[in-house]
Amino acid sequence: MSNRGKRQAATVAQSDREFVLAAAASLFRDQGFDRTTVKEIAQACDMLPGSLHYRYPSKESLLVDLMRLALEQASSAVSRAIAGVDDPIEQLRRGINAHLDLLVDGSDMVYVLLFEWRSLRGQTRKEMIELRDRYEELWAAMLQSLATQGVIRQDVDIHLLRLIGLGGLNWVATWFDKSGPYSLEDVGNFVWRLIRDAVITEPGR
Amino acid sequence: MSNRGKRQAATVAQSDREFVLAAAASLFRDQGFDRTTVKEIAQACDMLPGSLHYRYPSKESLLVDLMRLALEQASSAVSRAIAGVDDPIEQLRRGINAHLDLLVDGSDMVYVLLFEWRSLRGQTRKEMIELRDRYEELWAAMLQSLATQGVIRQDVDIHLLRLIGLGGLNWVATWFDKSGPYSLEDVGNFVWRLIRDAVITEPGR
DNA sequence: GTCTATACTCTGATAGAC
DNA sequence: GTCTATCAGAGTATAGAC
Repeated sequence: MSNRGKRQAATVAQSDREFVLAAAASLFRDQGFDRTTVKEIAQACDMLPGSLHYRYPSKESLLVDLMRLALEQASSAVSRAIAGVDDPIEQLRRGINAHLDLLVDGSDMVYVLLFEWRSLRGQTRKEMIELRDRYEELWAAMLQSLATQGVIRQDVDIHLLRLIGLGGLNWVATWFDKSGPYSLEDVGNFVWRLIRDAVITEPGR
Repeated sequence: MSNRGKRQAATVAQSDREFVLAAAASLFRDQGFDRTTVKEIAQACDMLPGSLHYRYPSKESLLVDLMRLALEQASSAVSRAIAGVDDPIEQLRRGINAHLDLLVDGSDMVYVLLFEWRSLRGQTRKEMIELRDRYEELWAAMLQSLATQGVIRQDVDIHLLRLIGLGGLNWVATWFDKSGPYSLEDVGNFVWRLIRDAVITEPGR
């Protein structure tokens, strides 16, 4: 692990963590959490199972840490995408495309966060759902802001709009095909246009 | 198994099949396919693992059969919901609510069909995706009919509309809470209104 | 068709040397 | 921190009696 250059200790540890989690995420996305063995994860990191155990006491604890990192990735990616954009409707478009890009193309971890929550049980699952909710709050805030500015029609339930909108986007990860007829941006823009045409208070566009 | 009344042989066999699959579907929905053991499935059917094996040579083959039945359930439920309805927009509303009701409340099998495809690999997964596609064709036909009748705006890609719409609906199963602020019909009607307002050629509604 | 009993495999986790 | 070696448990599937 430490043969990937020497930086400050904390940074190396951080990059090691990300390296392990990225390898695990790729496997989890491909095979699912349950059908992926700790042996495979270790192999993908050029380690042996015993060494992996030094970092994570259990397979589940690794998944939880992975999801934590995924949330950070998603939050910062969307925040970055909308930063500095004034037009609220353009902000929405960029947010949608950022979410989609990250989920389908950018980060296996975000995919795992959204699709592998069923592998956790009890308290751990609760924690993870809280993580997911925290990410969705970012969207809730964005939509709330649009509503406050009067951009979204008053009679639209922005809570449901967020749930349904993100659902439609998340599901894209189950069917999207790079070699298919649509680009990822086609899909994102379609969703954006759908929402725009349905709830925005400017029909004369 | 056969202590549930005697009807015609074929009917009994059929009802046995459905009984076993329903029990398995409930477990799969709750725990996931991988974390459910054949022992548990057998127990839920008042059998022992060996007996279950008489019906299905492997756990995977049971899942495949389950998905096959799920497709039939979904197709016939939606067909029934829209049968005899003339107004195409009302047809859409009923179809949406039927899909939602079946997925969230009605049939564990449909849930499993939609969420447990990742448990299958290789050829089996392909077959199952074909099943899912066949169900979606029902929706494709409905939307195509709306487009042909001129109810849907010409510039709307009905292929994407179907994928995004069903995605939004499917995802509901991951967050819907019976004791939450929305009824299932609230959610279905919201999606319907969203689509109606975005793509239907009668803004003066 | 269902039961009993079991074979065989794999897995997550551990212990302890280096 | 990483390695070697290994354990205890669980899981699917099978064989064969009834």
